[in-house]
Amino acid sequence: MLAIRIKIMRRNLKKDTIIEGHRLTSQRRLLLELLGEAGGHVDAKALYRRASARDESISPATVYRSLNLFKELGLIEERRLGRVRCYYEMKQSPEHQHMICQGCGKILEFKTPLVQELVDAIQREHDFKVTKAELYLEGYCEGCRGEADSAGV
Amino acid sequence: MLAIRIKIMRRNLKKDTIIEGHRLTSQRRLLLELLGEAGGHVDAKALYRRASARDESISPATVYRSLNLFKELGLIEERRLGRVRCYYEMKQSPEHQHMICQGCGKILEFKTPLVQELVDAIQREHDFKVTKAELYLEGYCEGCRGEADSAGV
DNA sequence: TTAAGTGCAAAGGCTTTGCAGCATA
DNA sequence: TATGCTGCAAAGCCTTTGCACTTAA
Repeated sequence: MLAIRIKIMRRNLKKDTIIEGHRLTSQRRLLLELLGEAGGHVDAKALYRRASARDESISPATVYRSLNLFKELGLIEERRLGRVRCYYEMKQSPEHQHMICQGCGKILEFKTPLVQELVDAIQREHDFKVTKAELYLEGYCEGCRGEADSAGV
Repeated sequence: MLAIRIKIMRRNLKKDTIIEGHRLTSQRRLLLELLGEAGGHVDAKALYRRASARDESISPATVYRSLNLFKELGLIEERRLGRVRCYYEMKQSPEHQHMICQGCGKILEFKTPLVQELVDAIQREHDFKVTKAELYLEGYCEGCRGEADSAGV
């Protein structure tokens, strides 16, 4: 393809603060903003699409590189839910777990002290120091239960 | 590449039993055997390597197709542990969970009635019918704890 | 000036698919 | 014979990497 490519390098970095020694570029700020808005459960692809909507010139490479950086810095959490995809979410509410509805694909969050209890028990029983606990439930939500029952799943 | 390709089609199927309407070929039998021997925690790549060791001619496509078939038939369980990889294991011990040591990468299995308790509680509290519960812990095992402590993780 | 960050394109993995040939029922 | 299964090769995704250029410190 021999097309004339016009590169628009726009980086209106108003206050170019720094994240722990790394530069906060406009792309990174945008991505963090989107991650915040999304409130969790965005995968890299979706994030790239949303970012493109606001900044045409952003590239997938930047999205992936940024996600890896944010992970390293502990700003976001990488979750592997359901099928193959990775989801990312801002680290804010540290103690919630996930349920996925097999009917509608909805992701529900919930909290329960039982997970901590469970972790404590495991640590006592096995000599294992737990640094991360993830509980993942699959099933059918209120709306989809009828479906599942009638389908005989 | 213009090479003369010699295909060795060997299918010494002694008793060619059938799995729910599907043929039990030598390849499938080999894969099931390997899955059984592995006792869980094999990914497709590892399975392919091991299968190749016993049957040079087996192809990755067959491994993937077989894994999908076994999944459909409910013979194996697909698990997404730690990073990106999928692990497969025979369905035998239905109620165990996984811990991964961040130090040595070892995968530990454990059982606890607390998971069931937790599922029951969730089902009561939220109107959600749980069909699958997976608990995934990360941390450091006995041997790697010192490491982690001194590294200040 | 130097190091970091970016976009682009290409390369890398892993997985799926199309196809023709073989095998089992 | 008809259907299913296989190997091979190619294609498809998603993700990473190399490169040259830009930007901020």
